[in-house]
Amino acid sequence: MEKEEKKDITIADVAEALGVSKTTVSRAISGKGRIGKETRKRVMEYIEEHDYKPNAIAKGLAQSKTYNICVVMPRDYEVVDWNFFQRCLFGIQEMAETVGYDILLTMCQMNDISSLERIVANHKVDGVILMRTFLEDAQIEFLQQKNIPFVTTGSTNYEGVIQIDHNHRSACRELTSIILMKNLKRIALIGEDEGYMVTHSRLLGFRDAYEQQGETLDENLLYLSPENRVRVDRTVKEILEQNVDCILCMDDAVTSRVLKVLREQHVRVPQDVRVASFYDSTILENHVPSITSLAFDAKELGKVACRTLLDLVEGLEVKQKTLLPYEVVLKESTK
Amino acid sequence: MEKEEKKDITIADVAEALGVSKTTVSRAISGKGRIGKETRKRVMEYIEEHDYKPNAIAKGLAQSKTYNICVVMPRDYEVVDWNFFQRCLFGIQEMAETVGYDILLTMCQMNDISSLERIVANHKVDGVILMRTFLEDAQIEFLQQKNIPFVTTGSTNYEGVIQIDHNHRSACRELTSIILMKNLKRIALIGEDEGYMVTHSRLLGFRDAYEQQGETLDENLLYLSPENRVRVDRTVKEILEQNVDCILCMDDAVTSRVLKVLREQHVRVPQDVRVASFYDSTILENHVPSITSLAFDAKELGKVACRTLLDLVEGLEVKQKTLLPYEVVLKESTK
DNA sequence: CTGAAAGCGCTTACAG
DNA sequence: CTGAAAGCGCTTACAG
Repeated sequence: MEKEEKKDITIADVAEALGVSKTTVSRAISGKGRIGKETRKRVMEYIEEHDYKPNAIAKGLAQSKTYNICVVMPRDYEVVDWNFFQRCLFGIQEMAETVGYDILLTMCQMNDISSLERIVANHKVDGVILMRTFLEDAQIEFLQQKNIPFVTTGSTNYEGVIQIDHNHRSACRELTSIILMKNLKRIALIGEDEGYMVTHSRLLGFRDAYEQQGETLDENLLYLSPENRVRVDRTVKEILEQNVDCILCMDDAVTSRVLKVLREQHVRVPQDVRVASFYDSTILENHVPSITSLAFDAKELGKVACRTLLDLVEGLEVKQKTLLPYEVVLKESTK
Repeated sequence: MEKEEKKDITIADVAEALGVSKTTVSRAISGKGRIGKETRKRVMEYIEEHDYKPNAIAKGLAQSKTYNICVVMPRDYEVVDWNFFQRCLFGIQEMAETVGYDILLTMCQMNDISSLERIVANHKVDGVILMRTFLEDAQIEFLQQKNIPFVTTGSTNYEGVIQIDHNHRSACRELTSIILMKNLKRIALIGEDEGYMVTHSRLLGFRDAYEQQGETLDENLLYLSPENRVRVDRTVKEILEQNVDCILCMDDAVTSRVLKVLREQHVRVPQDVRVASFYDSTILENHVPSITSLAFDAKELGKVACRTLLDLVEGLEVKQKTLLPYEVVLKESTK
C-alpha cells in the first residue's frame, strides 16, 4: 500500500485560502508590483507555514525563462586535464546556486554539437558556458546564429564572444623567464598544435621571454603537435638527443608520461634535465621529485564565467574579455 | 544594429498554416491518438521544412514532466576518485541522450542537501541518480519522503532503494585470493571506515578469501579509518613495522600517496612489499612499476543506472539490485 | 493597493 | 479521423 503522494500546493490554493487573487499572491512572492504591506505579510506567512514551493516550470513558461544554464564539457577519450574542468565546474555550480540557477550538463565530442542543439532548440536553458573551444567551432557558430547568450572559458578568435580566461601568455612568459635566468637556455616545449588558442597564447609568452632576455630560441625544440599525446616516447627521445636543459610540458597527463619515459631511460630529474608543467593537478601531486608548474584557480574561473553569463542573460553590460591571474609554483624539478 | 531574433515557430503556427487544429498537430508529432495517415504526413513535412522544435518547457508543464534527471555528485575537498565518477557521468549522459533526457547536475557536500531540495521542490527533474550514499543519508530520506523516483550507484542499507553497483565483495575476494595463493599471507588493508557500504562489502570479501583458503587474518592489519587519507605517512610506517607482504589500498589517490611514502622510505615495490589498488584510474597509469588493481567499467555503471531510473520514471518494473561484473588486472606491483 | 483576464506552448479528455 | 475547449501553474499588462 503505497502512501498517497501529496499534491503540491499551488498559487491558486494559496489565493483561495487567503481570499485574495492569484495576482496578489504572485506579486507578494516575486516582490514585483505594488502590494499592501499587510497583505504581503499574510501571504508570506501562509506560504511559509504550508511550505509552498513555486513550480519553476510554470514560472519559466510564463516568463520564457528556465533558470538553467548549459555547461558544455569536453568528452574525448584522451581527456584533457579533467581535474581542471572539474574544479571549474565546482565554481560554476557554486555561483549558479546562490542565484537560484541550475546546471544542465552536456558534453561535446570534437565538433559534434547535436546534444547542444537539442537542448537549445527545446528551450531548456537561458544561456551556455563553453568550457573548450576549437579554432573552427561549430558550437560558437551555432549559438551566435541562434542568438543565445553564451560565454567561453578560455580564448577564441571568434568576434563578439565573451571570454573568461587565465592569462596564459603572461604566465608562460614568467615561467620561461625564471628558467632562462637559471641559465637554462635550451628549453623544449611540448604541447598540442597551435590550432588551440591556448597553445598559441603560451607560445607567444614563450617567445616573449626569450626576447626579453635577449636570447634566441631554437625552433627545433618546439614540439607542438597533437601526436605528442600518443607517442610521448619518441618525442622525449628526440628531445633528449638534442641536449636540452629543460622540458616544459603543457598538459599534466602528458607530463606524467614524460616523467615515466625519463625514468625508464634512467634520466634523472632535475640533475640531468629539468621539467616543468602547466597545471598543478592531482596527477602530479605525489610525484618524486615534486614538479614545478603554473597554478590557475580553476574554481575562480568557473565562478567568474558563471557570473558573467548570468549578467549577460539579464541584459547587463559585460566585459568582452576577462583575464584572471596565475601563480608560478617552483618545486624540486627545476632546482 | 542587432539582427532581430527570429521568434520560434509554435504548434499554433503550424496548425494555422496547414488549416488544421492544434490538436491534430500535437497528435501527429507525439504519435498518440488516432490520426489520418495523410494528415500526419502533411504535418511532418511541414515541421521538417520549417524546422519546428517543440518547446520542452510547455510540453513539460502540460504533462507534468521535465525530461531532466538530476545527477548528484560528491563535492568534497578530498575528492574520492573523481575519474571514476567522471566516466560514470559519461555513461549516464550517453544513455539519457538517446531517449531525449538531459542531466541536471548538482553536488552534495557531506549531508547538505539544500541544493537537491531546491531542485526537487521546483519540479525541475523527473528523477534522481545518487552517485554516493552515506550510512545515514539525508538525500535518501528526503527523496523517499517526497516519493521521487531515484536510484543509487553503489549500495545502501536503506530499504526499498533501487541500487546499481559493482560486485565489490566478490571482486575483493578474488583479488585477495590471488595474492594469498602467491603465499603472501600478511596483507594490510587500507580504506575508509566501515560507515561506507563499499568498505563494508570489500571487507567481507577480504574475509571470505582468508576463510576460503583456510588462513586466519591478522586484525591488526586492517587500517580502516578516514584518517588514513590525511596521514598516509604514519599509516604506512605502522604497516611496515608489522612485517607485511602486501598492501591493499581501496582508493587510487591514497595508493598514490602510499607509493610516494614507500619511495621516500626506500622500500622497493614489488621486491620488498607488493601493492595493489582497487581502481585502475589514470592517477596510477604511468606509475613504475605498474600497479595491480581491480577494474570496473564505470561508464557501464552509469548507463545501467540511467536506464534503470528511466524505467522507474516510466512506471516500469525494475530490479531492486543490479550487480555489475569486474576484472582483476595483474601487473608488476604484485609480481 | 488589488483583481479579472489573457497568455506562455503544449496535451488530452470529451464530443462529434 | 478531427476539433473546440479546458487545463498545466505561473506572470503581467490593463483597468479600477
